[in-house]
Amino acid sequence: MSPKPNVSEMRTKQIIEAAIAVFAKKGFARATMEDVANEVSINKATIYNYFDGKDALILAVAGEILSRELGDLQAACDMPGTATERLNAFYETLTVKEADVLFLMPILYEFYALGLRRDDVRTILADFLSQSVSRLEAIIQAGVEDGEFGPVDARKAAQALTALIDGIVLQWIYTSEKVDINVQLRYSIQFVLQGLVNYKEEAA
Amino acid sequence: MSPKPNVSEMRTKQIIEAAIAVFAKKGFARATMEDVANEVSINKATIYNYFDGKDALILAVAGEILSRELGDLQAACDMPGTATERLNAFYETLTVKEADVLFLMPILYEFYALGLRRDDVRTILADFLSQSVSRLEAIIQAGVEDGEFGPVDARKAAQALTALIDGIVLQWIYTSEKVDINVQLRYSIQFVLQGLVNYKEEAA
Amino acid sequence: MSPKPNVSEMRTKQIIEAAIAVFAKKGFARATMEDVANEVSINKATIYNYFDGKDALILAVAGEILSRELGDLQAACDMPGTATERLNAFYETLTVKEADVLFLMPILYEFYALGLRRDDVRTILADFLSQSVSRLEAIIQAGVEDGEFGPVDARKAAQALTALIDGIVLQWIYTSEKVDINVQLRYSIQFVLQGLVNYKEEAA
Amino acid sequence: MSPKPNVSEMRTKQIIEAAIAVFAKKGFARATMEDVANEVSINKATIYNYFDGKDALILAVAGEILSRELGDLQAACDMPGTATERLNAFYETLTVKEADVLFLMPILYEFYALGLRRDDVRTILADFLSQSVSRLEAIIQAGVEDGEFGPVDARKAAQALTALIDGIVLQWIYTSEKVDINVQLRYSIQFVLQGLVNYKEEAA
DNA sequence: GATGAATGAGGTTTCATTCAT
DNA sequence: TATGAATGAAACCTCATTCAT
Repeated sequence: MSPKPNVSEMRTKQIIEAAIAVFAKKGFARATMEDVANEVSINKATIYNYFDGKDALILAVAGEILSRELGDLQAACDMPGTATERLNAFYETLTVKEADVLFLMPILYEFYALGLRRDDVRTILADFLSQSVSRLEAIIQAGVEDGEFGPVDARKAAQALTALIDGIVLQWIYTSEKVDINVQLRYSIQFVLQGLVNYKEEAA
Repeated sequence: MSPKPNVSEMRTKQIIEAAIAVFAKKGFARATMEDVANEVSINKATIYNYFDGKDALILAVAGEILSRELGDLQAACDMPGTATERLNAFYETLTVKEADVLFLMPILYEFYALGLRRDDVRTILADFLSQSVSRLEAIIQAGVEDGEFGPVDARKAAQALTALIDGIVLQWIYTSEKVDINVQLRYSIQFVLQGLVNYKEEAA
Repeated sequence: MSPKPNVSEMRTKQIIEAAIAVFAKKGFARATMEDVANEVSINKATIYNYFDGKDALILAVAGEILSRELGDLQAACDMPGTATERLNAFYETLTVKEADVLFLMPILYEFYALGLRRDDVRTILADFLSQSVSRLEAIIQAGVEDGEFGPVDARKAAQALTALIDGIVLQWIYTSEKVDINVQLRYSIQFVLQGLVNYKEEAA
Repeated sequence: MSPKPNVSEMRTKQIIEAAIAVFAKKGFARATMEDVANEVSINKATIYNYFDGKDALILAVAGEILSRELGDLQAACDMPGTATERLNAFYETLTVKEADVLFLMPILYEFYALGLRRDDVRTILADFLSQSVSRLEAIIQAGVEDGEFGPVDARKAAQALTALIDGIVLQWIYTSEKVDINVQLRYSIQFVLQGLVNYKEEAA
């Protein structure tokens, strides 16, 4: 792929890490290759030994960030406990890692914008979103099978839950009323969980 | 505001319209002032008679787009009918104007990213989000007062609903499974509406 | 074509002139756009208002130089007098404009090399060479018809004469024995002219 | 010379060979040391064990190519037979090795251009041209002494012949009328040979 | 002798912005 | 108000070259 073979993996990771920091702070367009290089204390040109160019670096950053996010979700999946407990565990990681999440949001939204113009970015994002839903779906499905939830369509419910969380994060970031993210998130999700539990075939 | 006084308003609007088209297609960074000028068939330099520069133009575009979106929501608010009917009416405008929404999403996400770095953009976005919630809150509050919904916290419910819609739009854009946005949207919102109706003080 | 419309022709010519000087001195590769700009005392970026890039500039220079050379040849064609006189007139311009010719040779040879790799350059060169031959052919043909020369194949003879001149210029430039170009040129061409005059169907 | 002593000669030759291929294809400026290295499947840095740098490599390539060309000419000189036969033999090698000649022309013309700017290249080229003429001169002189040719100035005639061949090759490469090089070459040279034979003190 | 890695020094090109007309 | 022309400031990227191993 983008990182060339035969080249130190450590350096590759350093560069990606630096790029994340720089991109988050300045945005893709204003961040320069030199900014990134300075962050690692290497020469600008060295980056080109590891990535084909700025676009490739951006793509690598996208891959890294999204796989991290997925990792958090996967961790929640892998926990023991009831479906409800596992869902709660997941959104709690969000609030616990509040600083990290906030830090990455500018990049994430740029990816969302960029993905609508670059196919390579779009692919990686579509895959990420799809997998996010699948993770939640697995948990919900387990809850349905255990009788913990009503007989909901697990995939649709997972999509709704994913959407809800994404939307809440956006509000959280932009809301001036310094709402406690924890409270709002808990409230909203309970709302849906309650729907899951009480579900009685009413929805389309 | 940004547009200077005493200057043809029509020209100002033309430029904003052109900028929307160009920004949507190329993104803020890659779109050039010349691109915008060409779209209006005027000279690049002329734009500077109407806007202080690219940043000001971007801000003006943000204002325009967001006020349009709010307009749609306001229209739903102003409709006659029950709360449920009005909520349904709103999300149906989304699906009806599908093409427009899709077209503007790249810009919108860039705004979300940009707002985290530019205070003027942030202000306008925060205001937009806050007002979006308020519009929905008004409807929900009416529903609560009419006994159509349970005794929910109307603001929190509105926030949840707003978040849900934003999140679904994201999925819609990126999901490869060519889910019918209509179906998914309807399903998810029913989910919440059902929660509103059956609400019984359980949530935090 | 390359020079954009609506833009001062004088400036375009200035730039080409400057480019000729710079390219001749440094070669295409080592000459920078900034060198050219400095020669005209304008900003580097301004060149891009007149030419699409370095390649386009090189092509424009090729066109300019070759059309000048053709002009010299055409002038000889248009002279009054016998075929022999006109041929003599032509090669005398070479020696008269010795300094100019020497000055342009580095560029010309780079064109010959470049034309083997770039189709646009090749086209312009092939056309130039073909027209050079045609000009001489016209003179020779006139000489044949006037009985001044024997019944030679005018085109082939013109090709031979063109080749001879090109080759002599090369020797002239590189020969260390500071041969008088005038003498050598005269000798060689007389050699061919004599062949033209005495021609008796012997060649293949 | 350029290649450092005490170093595998085979490697040196490999590199020169690779450089010829790469330079011919891309030109001196666009060809990179890495291109050359890749062609030999060695590391870029290794080349610096054999040559002082790119300029030295170019010079070595010049030496190699020119000495090959001279070799062809020398072979014709060394043949048995009359002067005319030997001259014919020489130009026939040109047509026989058509592919090779065509392949090397881009390099050769770049040398001609480069030699006007670099003294080391100029020296090697001047020497080559001078020796080329000398080889032909020897043949012609023999022809004169044998009474095969008229009492021409052998050196001047050799210069004319050399020039003619160089010029024809140029036409050959660039001419769009897909002239058979063989025919044109034969015609032109016969033209001169005929002049040699019939020579009667008429030229300057 | 060979190479993976790094870099310094540009070079081309782009563009927001200015300004005289 | 409109614009043709110009420009300063970068940004991306390339590459010959060096050096420790």
